[in-house]
Amino acid sequence: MISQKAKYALRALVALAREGESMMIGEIAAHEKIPRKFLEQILLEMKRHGIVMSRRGKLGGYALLMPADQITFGQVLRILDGPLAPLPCLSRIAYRRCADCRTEEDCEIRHVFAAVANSARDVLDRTTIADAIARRERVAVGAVEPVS
Amino acid sequence: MISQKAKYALRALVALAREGESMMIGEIAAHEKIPRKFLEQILLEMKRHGIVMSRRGKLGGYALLMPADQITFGQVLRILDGPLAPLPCLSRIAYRRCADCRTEEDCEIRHVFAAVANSARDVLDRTTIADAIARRERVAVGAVEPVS
DNA sequence: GAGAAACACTATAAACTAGATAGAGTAAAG
DNA sequence: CTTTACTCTATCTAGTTTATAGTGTTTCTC
Repeated sequence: MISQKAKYALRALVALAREGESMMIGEIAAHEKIPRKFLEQILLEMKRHGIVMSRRGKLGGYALLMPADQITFGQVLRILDGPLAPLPCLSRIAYRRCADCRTEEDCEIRHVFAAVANSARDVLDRTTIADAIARRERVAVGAVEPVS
Repeated sequence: MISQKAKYALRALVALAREGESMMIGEIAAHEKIPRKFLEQILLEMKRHGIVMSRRGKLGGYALLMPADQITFGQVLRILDGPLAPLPCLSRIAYRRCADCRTEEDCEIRHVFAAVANSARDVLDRTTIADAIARRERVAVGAVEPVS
């Protein structure tokens, strides 16, 4: 399960991308039904990572700093929820050996989850905010086709 | 990230499948470096779900009740970690509408994560304990091929 | 430059969850 | 009838998630 935080962030980014111009936190919060003060923290974090920019004072607000077709879901999730990988020993951004794992290469569990992690990354690192807005059906061109 | 609990469960099942016959909790715990009392709870839960069986008293222990090639990773994860789906509104076993979501069909976030969920399920519901033991490389025949 | 509007920052809180640990209870073997 | 090993329930602790509160700082307008 992804966190509320990440979900809020993605929704806020979609809103900003849709709007095309600067929006005040209050506007976004109201429109997307996000607790306002919580959204402040989230947007601040996104700002620190160069995804959005802000302007203070009257006429202030937030706007995308990166173009919507360059902000991937993976990027946002990694910022707010940490590694995408289902096991620490499979994470690219925060690798940690499993304390109790004998040998990593022989770990049966690891091999299976590596496949899961790869296919998740395949979707999340290709799909951008712009994609999410533009296409309702086909997500992440060339990526895995949903099965059942 | 999957929970320790699920990881322990999968490792224990692999151990049982490898062994082929009944094993005592203490054996499994020692061999797989799993806290013994914690493993008790896990195996008990697996027993309630008909995956393993147990025998008490001297000569007691646990053994697989289902054949190893019929126990899927998805099944185990759902028992111990709950839904595989990254959003409640995408879960098959525990669907819940997102409280703050306007219309489900138009939710941009949902569409993206549906693709992720499907590809994860595609691997996890096809890969069995037997698969994990047998093949180190090719996981879940016919499933998604790892990309990068 | 005063005042108001809006973001910036830090601290705190409430609720929940993960990961274990403890201990009394029950069944089976010999 | 004692030992061994699983069964069950309760509890604990630390950490995380999801906020909320309040003060500070920037900028616009008049």
